[in-house]
Amino acid sequence: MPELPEVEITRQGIAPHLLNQTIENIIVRQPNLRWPVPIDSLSQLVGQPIINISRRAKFLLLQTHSGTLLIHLGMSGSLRILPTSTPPQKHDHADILLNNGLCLRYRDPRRFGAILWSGDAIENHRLLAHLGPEPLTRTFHSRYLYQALQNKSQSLKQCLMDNKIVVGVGNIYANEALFLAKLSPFIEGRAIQLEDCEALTKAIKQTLKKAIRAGGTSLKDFTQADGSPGYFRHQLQMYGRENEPCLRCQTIIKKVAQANRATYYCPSCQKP
DNA sequence: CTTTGCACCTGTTGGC
DNA sequence: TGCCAACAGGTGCAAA
Repeated sequence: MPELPEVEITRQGIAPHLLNQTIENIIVRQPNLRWPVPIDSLSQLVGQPIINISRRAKFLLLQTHSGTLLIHLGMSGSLRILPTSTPPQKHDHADILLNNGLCLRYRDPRRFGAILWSGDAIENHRLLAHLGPEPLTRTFHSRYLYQALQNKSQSLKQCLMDNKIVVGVGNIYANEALFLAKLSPFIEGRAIQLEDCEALTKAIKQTLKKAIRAGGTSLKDFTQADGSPGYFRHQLQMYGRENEPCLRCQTIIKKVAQANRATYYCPSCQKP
């Protein structure tokens, strides 16, 4: 579910309610997420103020003086800010209670997400240490991408979804960005030209920024921190539009499976 | 080292 | 109406 825009929207939504608030308690109802929630480690958070709320790739990072809480939303996760008294519902697996009467509530029906703890420098955490650049920074540019794709035999779409090449681009936005850049999802990474990388980096940045501006894409599970949906779903050009006309040339959009993920493309605009 | 395909889990949808 | 297979926004990991 949540790709970079949805995680960033979540970060922006929760940050004002968390910043400089003290954690009063942590309640874990279901510790079996992707990895076991380290309940013992989390107890040291109690009494600690949250001093920063940031994002790396699709991880949300809540920083305290003694370490950092990592939260990943997996496929179906969402976070909400609620009054502490709000009764939990099914799949509400954890609460972080704050001294302002609010709680940060983690919901994740499929439980592919994670809540982890790092007591050391966060950039050294095993899940973060080998990630590629953030797509919305200057370090992600056409020459970088061109170089990163040089000996890749994988398809271009798979390369875009490879965390070591660039983070945050999931299935929806990979489809959208490739269409915007008029590139085939099926060509090998190493077959790409520098000028294609120029178009592609621009397309990725533009797509992600637009999605953030719209509050993310809500298909099923995702909601913003106040419970409202994101509206980028209405701006999707390709994703979910099998057998509908391409918005650029009216050719019928095709859907195929690529590495067990749905790929939507225009056979005319995105020729190999 | 790179690439591939699976596993993890629940809920929804569509065809019969 | 009911049942069952297919599919869904991610990604680490074992195996090839």
